[in-house]
Amino acid sequence: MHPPILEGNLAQPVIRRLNALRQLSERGIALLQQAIQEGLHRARPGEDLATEGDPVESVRIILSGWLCRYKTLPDGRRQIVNFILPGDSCDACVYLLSVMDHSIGALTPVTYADIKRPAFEQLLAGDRSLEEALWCETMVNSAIQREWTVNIGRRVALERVAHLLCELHERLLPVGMIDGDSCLFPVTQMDLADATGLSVVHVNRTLQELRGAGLIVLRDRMLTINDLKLLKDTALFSADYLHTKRRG
Amino acid sequence: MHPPILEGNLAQPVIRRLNALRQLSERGIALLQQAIQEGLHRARPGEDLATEGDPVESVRIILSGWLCRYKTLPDGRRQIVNFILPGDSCDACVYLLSVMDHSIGALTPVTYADIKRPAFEQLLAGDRSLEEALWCETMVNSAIQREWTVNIGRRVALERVAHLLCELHERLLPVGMIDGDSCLFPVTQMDLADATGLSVVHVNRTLQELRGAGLIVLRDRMLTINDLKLLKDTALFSADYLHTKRRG
DNA sequence: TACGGCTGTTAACATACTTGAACTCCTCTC
DNA sequence: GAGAGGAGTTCAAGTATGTTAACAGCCGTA
Repeated sequence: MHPPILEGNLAQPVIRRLNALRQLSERGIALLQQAIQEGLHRARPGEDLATEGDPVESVRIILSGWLCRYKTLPDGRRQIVNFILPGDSCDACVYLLSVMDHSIGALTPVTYADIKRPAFEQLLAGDRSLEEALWCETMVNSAIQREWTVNIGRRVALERVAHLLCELHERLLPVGMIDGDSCLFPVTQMDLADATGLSVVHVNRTLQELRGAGLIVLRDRMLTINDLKLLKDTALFSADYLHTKRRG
Repeated sequence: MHPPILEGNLAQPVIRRLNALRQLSERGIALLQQAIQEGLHRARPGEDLATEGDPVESVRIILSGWLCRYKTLPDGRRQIVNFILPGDSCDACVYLLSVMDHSIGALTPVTYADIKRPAFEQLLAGDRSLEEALWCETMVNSAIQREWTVNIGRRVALERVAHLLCELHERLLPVGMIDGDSCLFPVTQMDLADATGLSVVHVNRTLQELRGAGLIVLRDRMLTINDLKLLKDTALFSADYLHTKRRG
């Protein structure tokens, strides 16, 4: 079935992600790595890791790949409410709510650690810095969600798409997934539409406009940001809401 | 200045709110009441309890009055990202993020308890049920924020406004602020516009439509829902995301 | 009692965005 | 190697929503 999972530095993105929020202790890192080794899983593109209505029994930590949280209306309209990137957790504590109120779908092949509730609680109890970092991540997710509300509610299409690109860029940075000014970008225009509350056609137009202005190149699942400063300006983007300790 | 604050059943809405998420223990309720007594404050309509960029040092629990969280863009566009109702807390744990990424403004006169970080941590440590209930509330807030993203991103104006009314109704219910099928509704059409991502004029048109269909009466800060079932249908509303234990 | 400011209402007009459809280019599969 | 399906692109036409403006009612205040 699946090829064996290489164990090398699988936990690297998670550690980098959490370290950007709270300095992890040696002990915390060790505990985290151990918990991850014990619950490795994979998912394929298009597969749902969780579906609205499912009971919640475990926490998932994403080691590689992209996912999205989404909800659908009865008539099929879909809204992506967030992207989940390598190093992110699927709600450190969502199990406090016994049932999923949204679905989680894989956009690419995904490697993740599935940690059952008791093991996760032990993990939190085992190291203070780890506990704080994970709560912190949950809080940042709320902040991101608020910013999405602003983005969709009050920005016009061009600003809106630009803002999303800026956010993803900023989130990929600390986990080391930006190479120069480029990164893998496995998001279809339809996904972009569902994430920005626009139609596919209009997302296409908007991307053309960003390309035409020389701000970005987006081709073959590869995004290059030619002028980050200008892109942030057109997006009215400020990274404050990501609460990430600045590098350097 | 302010009239003295009557201490009678001030904590009542908070207790009811938290009880709807997790059954509070006797001890938890006692601790909560004590903490609230010790930090009573008031705010006036239009006043900001917190401003984007402020350091976060305490948790606030709302005893009476309505508030909203909002963010503004550099050019003045404003988006309300959530309403805060009696019994709600202002982010039990937002202090994990040292700086506010949004503002909190009072829509009406407000009574609240301001609990400093050390006192709050003691409170959480003092009772397990209380701790869980407060975390739970934080998680529900995230869920609400996700639903707002869907609402603004994928529902048309009529559905969108109807959905907001349904949510507020549903949230006011467990704290005992619905009288028959009516409630106080101290939200201007401009606030509604900023909450739904619409213009004031279009909110007005939409309200007329809801009135015309006989679904609601909204006059003099008083909202009456004539046909809740139909309102929910037109809003495509399902209360699942509020994760509230159902009465009866 | 007059005034200014806030809120709600309505109208006319402008436009950003949606819808539906057609076409291309891929890639996958049989 | 033909066919099907997913993704991107473009066009034309339609509409939901925004903008600007004017006015009315209400309230507090000078």
